Amino acid sequence: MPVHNIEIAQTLNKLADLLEIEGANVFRVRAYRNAARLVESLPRSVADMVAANEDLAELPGIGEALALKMKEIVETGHLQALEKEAKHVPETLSDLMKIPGLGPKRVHEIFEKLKIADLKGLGNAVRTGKLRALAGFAEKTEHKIREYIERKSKAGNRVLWFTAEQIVAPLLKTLQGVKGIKQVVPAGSFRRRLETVGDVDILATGADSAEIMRRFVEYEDAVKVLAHGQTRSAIVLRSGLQVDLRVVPEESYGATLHYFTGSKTHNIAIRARALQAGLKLNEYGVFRGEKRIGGATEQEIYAAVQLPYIEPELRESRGEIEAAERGQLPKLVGLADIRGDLHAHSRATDGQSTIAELAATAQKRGYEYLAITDHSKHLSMVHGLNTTRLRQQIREIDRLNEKFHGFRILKSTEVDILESGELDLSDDILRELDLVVGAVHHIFTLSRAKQTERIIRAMDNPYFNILAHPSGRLIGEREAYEVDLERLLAAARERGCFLELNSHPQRLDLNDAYCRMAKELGVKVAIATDAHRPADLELMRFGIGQARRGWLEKEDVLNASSWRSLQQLLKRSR
DNA sequence: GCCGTTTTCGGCCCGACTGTTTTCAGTCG
Repeated sequence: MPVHNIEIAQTLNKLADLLEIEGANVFRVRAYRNAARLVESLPRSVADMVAANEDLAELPGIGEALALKMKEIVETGHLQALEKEAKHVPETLSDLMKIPGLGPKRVHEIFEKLKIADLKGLGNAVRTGKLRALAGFAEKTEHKIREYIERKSKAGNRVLWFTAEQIVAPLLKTLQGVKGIKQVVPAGSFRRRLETVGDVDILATGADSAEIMRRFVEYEDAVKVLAHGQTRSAIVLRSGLQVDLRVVPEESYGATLHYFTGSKTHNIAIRARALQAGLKLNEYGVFRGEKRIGGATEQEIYAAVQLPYIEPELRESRGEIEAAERGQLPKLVGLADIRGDLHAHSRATDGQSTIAELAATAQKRGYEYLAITDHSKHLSMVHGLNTTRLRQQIREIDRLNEKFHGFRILKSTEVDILESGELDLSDDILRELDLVVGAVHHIFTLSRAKQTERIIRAMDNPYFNILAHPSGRLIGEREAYEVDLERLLAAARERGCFLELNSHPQRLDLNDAYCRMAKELGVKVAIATDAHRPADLELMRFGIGQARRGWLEKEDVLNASSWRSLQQLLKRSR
């Protein structure tokens, strides 16, 4: 089974962690991390590239040494350099590095002084007060560690939807290759596009169920077979993700798909409706008495209970059945509705490509516009733009725009919202831009009231248009900062501002509930990728998935507007 | 580790914040 890009990235990151804990050259460590990031966001599979005999060293930031290591991971599933390193410092130390506030130095200290190498041991050390005895460790650090461990245990083994997709895609492809197979489709929370997925249910129909099952349990990526039957089998993949496969007769396909897509509460409500209509609904079909009256498609299920088809993303028992009864189901936004991207970084700050490259890719996607939103000067670590450099960029964009036809690069910024709520750039320069995106990048720890005030103050600036990644969360890693999003939405409506739905799979910020609140309040949402390289423009589909869970329609999405109407919407004082 | 119109050595992003301290190391982005 080909090794997934994400596994290569994890291996390289782990090696970087261990080297860093050992105090290796920081630039060497950075080279590994850069490589990991590159691999993670690569649109192609490294395994495919190796199979095609392509030279990995031609990738930016990859030299001979890293190319060899990546090839080794692809071909053997292991990395000797990592195993060698693990002899000096235990691999599990890399888990400790993920705790906010713990870096290589402190993890090293914990290992050296307390001989602790994993999360469990660290948790014990916190409880018994051993950690506190170490110089440089006190109350706050303890608290952070406790919080992290608690969150971890609650989250269980869930992986990002994005990660699940990468892991499951080749399995689906394998199954599609089985002779006589008709349909193969993932159900469950994966189909409903939840942000994270605990396990994956796959549904298949086909002539030879035994053969489908055989291929499934013999899948190269499976490390464990939990069950192997005619209709149901279950395996655990190398990544730890559990996958269930059900093979059903074609006449039951719709009923089973509906049943296994869930959510549970949605299913219960639909079954109750069936009961009221004198029908019985189960995973095999819809029945009146003994007679099957439907179940081959999901449409038949909904038709049997006199409802229009309800999209999987809506099936959460959040009013979708009532809306369906009233004929008021949203016509969910799709990727094809998107006319442009409103958040992207160029090489001028922390992006990796030129404005022209980003723009060319955006145009190829069929977009009408792309906003270049490089960071502002306060983010000095990424060489944020000051007025002079932003003005140069404005001129560069003006020149570039002359070369594009039917496409427009928008002059913009992702300006830092300072602690006071003031923006990091003066009105004099903001005035010259097509739109202004604002974001909080530091001081996450203000009280809820103060953080909310800070952002509303930023929106008071007449040039402010879009609040980027409004909650600041990183799924599974960093909680959202304390902020009253409902008040922010109300403030945005009053001022003619908008909120972003950041499409990065680890952000998906706004979440579905606030997307829906935005819609109800009449605040349009900008679904944007925060691209740092042309390939990142593809991340749009993850934002679309989240938007659909938030009931958003084309009309609710700022960048589903043509440039002409977008221009009107962005007019506050310009 | 990578990279190169300063090209095979010697740079490589670095300032702000946090939590711990009594002046700063470590972490973050």
